Amino acid sequence: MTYETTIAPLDLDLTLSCGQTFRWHKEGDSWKGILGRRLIILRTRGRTLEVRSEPDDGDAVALVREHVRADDDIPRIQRRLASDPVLARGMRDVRGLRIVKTDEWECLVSFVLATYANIPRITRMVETLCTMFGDEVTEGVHAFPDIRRLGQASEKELAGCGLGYRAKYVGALSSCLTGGDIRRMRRLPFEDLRSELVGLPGVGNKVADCVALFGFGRLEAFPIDVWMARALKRLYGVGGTYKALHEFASDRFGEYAGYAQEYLYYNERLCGPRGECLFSKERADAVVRQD
DNA sequence: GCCCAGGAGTGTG
DNA sequence: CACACTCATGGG
Repeated sequence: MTYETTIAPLDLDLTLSCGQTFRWHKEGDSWKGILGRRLIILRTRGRTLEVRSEPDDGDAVALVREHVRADDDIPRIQRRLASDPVLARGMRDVRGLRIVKTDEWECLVSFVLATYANIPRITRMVETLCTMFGDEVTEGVHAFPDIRRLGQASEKELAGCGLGYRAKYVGALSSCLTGGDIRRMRRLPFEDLRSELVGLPGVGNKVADCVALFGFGRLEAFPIDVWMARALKRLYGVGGTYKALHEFASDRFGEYAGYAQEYLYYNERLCGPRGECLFSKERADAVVRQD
């Protein structure tokens, strides 16, 4: 059964391949990923989004709409961010890039694994965890293991997944958190959520902001990794500590800082560290520096 | 072989 | 609070 829905603007390539989430891959013109306990297959045909699910599930469309934040008012968000002259130049080219809403636990573990690793390796580590510990939802496809299941894994088993020094963090997280903790954290104000996340093993400022943004859906979060730090220096001439850069971004981008971050991150991955394009390659010579 | 990765923890000044 | 060092490892 193929279900249809409309989410606009939406660019699956931009949204699912830029390091927000690590379990989607493209096969031909379709994107395959796992949401909850379903294999989801997506394909864009004109303005309609085709959704298939294995096993077949009438709620698949709802899962997908939540995952790509279908209710976000992109024109409104872009109008707000267009008050920044740097972003304003090319935002039209990334209208279809949406912030993703992922499962909080999967997001937390994924970004703890993401510390000091590149995206291909993160993808591999996450996939290994799922294969080793996650329930099979359809042939050859495994769900992300829940807290309880991962908590049953021994240190040796985790270390055997090629996680390196991150294995002990995953083990510690699995044993110090419960599903109840996650549900409680959903209701916390942003700063409280952030400080509680920072207190978790393997979670510093950057991971906390990623989990707040992609897991808990807090659009005011602004994660700063090495790419973002480079982008902020290159495009705005600002540097310094995480705290200083974070304050700069919060003042400048406000309640939609997360979208600003994703636009800038995408641009940096595409064009940096020496490139200048903002945002399509054709505009490589059109950047206005702000210093 | 070399460089770097969507960093965090710990110790020190 | 700000820096220096360490942590394991694979992908490009």
